[in-house]
Amino acid sequence: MLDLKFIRENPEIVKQNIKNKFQDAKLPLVDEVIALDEENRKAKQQADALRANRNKVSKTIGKFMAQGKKEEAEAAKKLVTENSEALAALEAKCAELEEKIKKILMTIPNIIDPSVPIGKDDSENVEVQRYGDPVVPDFEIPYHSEIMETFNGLDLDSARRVAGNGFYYLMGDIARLHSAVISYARDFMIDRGFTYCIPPYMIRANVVTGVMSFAEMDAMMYKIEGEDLYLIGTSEHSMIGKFIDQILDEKKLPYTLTSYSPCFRKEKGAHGIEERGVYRIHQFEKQEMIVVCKPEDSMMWFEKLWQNTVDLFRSLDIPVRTLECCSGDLADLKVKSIDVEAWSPRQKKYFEVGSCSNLGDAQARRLKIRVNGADGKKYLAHTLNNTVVAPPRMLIAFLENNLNADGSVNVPAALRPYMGGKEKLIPKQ
RNA sequence: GGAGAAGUCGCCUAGUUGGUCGAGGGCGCACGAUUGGAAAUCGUGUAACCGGUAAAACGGUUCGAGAGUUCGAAUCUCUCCUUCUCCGCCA
Repeated sequence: MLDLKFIRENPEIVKQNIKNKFQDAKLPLVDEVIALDEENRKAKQQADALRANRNKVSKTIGKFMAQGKKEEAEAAKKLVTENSEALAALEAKCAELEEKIKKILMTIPNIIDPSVPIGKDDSENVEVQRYGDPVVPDFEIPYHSEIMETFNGLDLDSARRVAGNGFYYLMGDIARLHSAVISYARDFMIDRGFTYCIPPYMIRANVVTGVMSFAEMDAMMYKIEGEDLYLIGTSEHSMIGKFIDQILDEKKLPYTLTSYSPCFRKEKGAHGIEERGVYRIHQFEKQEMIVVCKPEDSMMWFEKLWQNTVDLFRSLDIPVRTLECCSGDLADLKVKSIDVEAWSPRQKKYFEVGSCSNLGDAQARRLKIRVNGADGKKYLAHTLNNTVVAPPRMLIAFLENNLNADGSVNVPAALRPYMGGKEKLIPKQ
């Protein structure tokens, strides 16, 4: 969501940005919203003048009443009543215009960072750097669900009976591995100075619309029947929502938080729950990191954030690469985004395990997250978020990269304290 | 879930027979005076948002949120949210 004033003053920048994102259908919205704003401001001025008049006359009524001058008071009352219809009409007009303006503002994409590569869709995302050798072993790597099954670690059949497609039971060593990864990731981030946080797993509609676009909301969020509550799709939602309607003290910035939560997603849309196994599912768990900072610091934090994920995966002997999201693939709220992808020796390609985003002031504007500056001026904060680790998808990368020819799985040193000291997991079948 | 009480400008608080209350006092904070410096003291200032302006002036909106009654609402009515107390239920 952009500042209306910014659009008014820089319509060409906004239009070029829309073109850069290959959303040309939205181009007319820019002039449309500027015209609506013009009209709204005029109507508002008229309404304000009428209100000013009403307030003035009302005050004289008070005085007349106090002095016992009933007739004068009655005459003044009539004066006010005459204007009330015109005022009501203007108020209705303003409300309608503002509704339209807001709808358009929610649709116009955020201005992307100049460094974002221009491209139509995810096929034009740009690899930035690889970390670790993408090794292909000389034995065949089974599909991840099959690896899990050799440990009696996955029960999709029961999950389908109980909750349907897109859910899972993790069992035994695999379930323990899942918890270990989350715990390790939590401590990893705490060691890097982040504050650990467990947030609400359900949030209200006004927070939902503050942190994501309508399109995302429809495709992702589960609503609780009969309540104004949605299951979070990621703890980012409740973590950024934590700051709703707050004026933050500049001295306390930045807020660097790492949060754990289960995540619930409808995954409605192109892909659906097509993939076998636990790659794309309705429920998973995630260790997340978020930052709320001064605008001038957000790019510095962006670089630090994705680096954390790379470091974590490297500490678990998983090769990764960073992939920069091109303009067309970037969600409307985002200024810049980088995916961290893990190497899959089975598929011989990288796949997404994390996503780091700089939202600029877009979420802050929607949620009214402001900062009280040293000079007493208030400004909008910048918000960022990034995945630390999100199992069970992450376990796919873990199992494939740490699998031995005999079917056992190495436990990297960093993870052993969380796995009862085990160096290796031995298959049951 | 039931019964009661309450939500005012960063914090505490005054204000509930509707008008001179966008709102008094205290604390805090900022600036100034005093001081060798500090404390103390005294003085001044101190909400947000929108419109407007070169900047002001000025106008509007906001006393938890929303709706209503009224010429006019912090004050009256309704709905919701939050907090506290008691009861019920429950990890």
